[in-house]
This record gives sequence, C-alpha cells and structure tokens, in this order.
Amino acid sequence: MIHQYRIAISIQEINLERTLRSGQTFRWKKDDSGIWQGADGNAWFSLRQTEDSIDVSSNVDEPTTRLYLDLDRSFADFAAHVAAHGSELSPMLSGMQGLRVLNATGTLETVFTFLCSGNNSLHRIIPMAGYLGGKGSLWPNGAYRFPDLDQLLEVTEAELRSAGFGYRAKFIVQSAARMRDQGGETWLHQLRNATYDQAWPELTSLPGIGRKIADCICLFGLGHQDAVPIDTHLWQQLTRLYHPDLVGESLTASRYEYVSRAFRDRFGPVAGWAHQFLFEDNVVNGRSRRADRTSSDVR
DNA sequence: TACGGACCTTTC
DNA sequence: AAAGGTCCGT
Repeated sequence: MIHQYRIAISIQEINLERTLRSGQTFRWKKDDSGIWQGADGNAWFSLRQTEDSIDVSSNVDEPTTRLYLDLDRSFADFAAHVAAHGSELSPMLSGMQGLRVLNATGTLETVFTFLCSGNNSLHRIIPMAGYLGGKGSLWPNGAYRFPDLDQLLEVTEAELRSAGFGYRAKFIVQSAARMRDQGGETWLHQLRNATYDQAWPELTSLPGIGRKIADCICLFGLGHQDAVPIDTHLWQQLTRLYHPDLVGESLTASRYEYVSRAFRDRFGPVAGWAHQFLFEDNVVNGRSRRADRTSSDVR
C-alpha cells in the first residue's frame, strides 16, 4: 500500500537537501524532478520539498515519516539550546537552518556503510554504499532496500576488493560473520534499547569498527544522541575552539576520550546535534580556514 | 597503556 | 597529499 500525504513544515525546520547530503546517510538521491528518493529500514520514501511543505509518497504512514525525520521536535528550540550551551556555535547556526540528525531505523545499513567511511572521502563512500545497497531488493520508488544480514553474508572479500573497496573488503565480510555469530540483526537492534555506554563497546568488538565509527553508528543508527563521532573535521573544530594547545596534534585514543567527554559534558543530550553543526561547518569552511592559516604562517 | 606506521583506492 | 580510521607491533 502506498501512502500519500503533505506535511506542513517550513524549510527552516528541516532542510532535506542539507540533511540528506550531510554525510549521516549515503544512499538518498535527488531525481530529475527534484524529488528525493530514498529508503530506511523497512520504509521507502519519495519526498518533494517546498518552502513550507513536504509531499510524501511512501509505504509508511505520516507518524512514521515524522519520526524518521524527527519532525516532532522543533529545530528552532534545539538550535537555541545548542547556542545556550556554546555561543561559539551561534555564528554557524544561521547558515545551517534545517540541518537535522535523522532517526534512522535501518541500523544494519548504518553499520555497513560507515564501515566504508574510514580514511575515505564522500566521493568514494557514496558509490560503495550504493554497491552494498544494490544487494537488496528494489522498492517502487527506484531506491534499493538495504540487504539483510543473510544477503550480506553472501558477499565475498574478493568481490568487494574487485569492486574497489580496498582493505575495507575484509572488515565488511568479517563483521557480517561476527554479527551473525553474536545474534544477527536481533542483537544489533537490541542495542537501540541499551544506553550509549552499553552499545559502544559492543560495536567496537566488530572488526573495522573503532571508536569513531562506533560513535557514528550510535548517533546515526541507534538514536543515541549523546554520541560524538570525532573525525578529522571535528578534531579540527574542537581543538580550534576548546583545546588550542592541541591544534595540529594527532588524534590519539587518549585525546579522543578526553575531548569527547569534555564535549559531552558541555552539550549533554544535544551533543550529537552540536557535533553535526561543527562537522558541517568544517566541511564547508574548513578548507578556506586552513588555507588562511597556512598562507599567513608559512614563509 | 600509548604512540606511529601501514593500509586500498580515488580524487583534489 | 589527503580523504569523515582501524589495526598491529613496539
């Protein structure tokens, strides 16, 4: 059955373009008509956004879509909350209206696509995520349902190697096998009911998943919004804003723990959202900021 | 326990 | 050289 409905909401409250291209999910596509085609877990969505509404076609009802897009929380309230805990983020917020952290339920997809993300760039992560997604079945909107664990278990390391996955091929095959041994998707989804502190060590027990990717899975795939993935972008931001003595230093495990805890202490339950703004700001502005610094420092 | 180097491949 | 890191050996 196909549901069709219009959700009245301003583009300041949720900006699909900004949100779906912010690197928390990798398989959404905007078609030639400007409609976003995607899938998450058991759902598929066609979304057409205007200034004040989103027209939805989907196999799920409106409450389910609202939950996925997290629409029942106010972006404006949230942004105010972030600004109250860190005024240094205020200047960034005006350019990031409607950038949200989605409430994905397809946790298996989060695990295996972020397994592709390490030491990699978006230009390559997206086609890799698309390749894995293609192992699943086709939804009516042209998006692929992400394969289940049994389907992933059929993929071989040799195949992924030849598909350009590099050394991540082994991690993917090994993690799929390990997950099966630990209880499969039942085990994974049960981490949703666990706390962040409980879920994190479970995830890092999978090969290829270290502290950063475990934090991504906690935040983007399990709904643990106190998780703070610290990648190279966050590290640049956090050192610049809060730990100037560490600027330019390498991100070691001990520094990760230290900086991560400090950020969580500052922003509490909205730490994950605050992280998303800092990440996005660095992706957009970081290069020029680095260029400014080096051009004035060097020579 | 903690750091530094290797690691696939593509793109800037 | 750097990319939204992780693993391994010292």
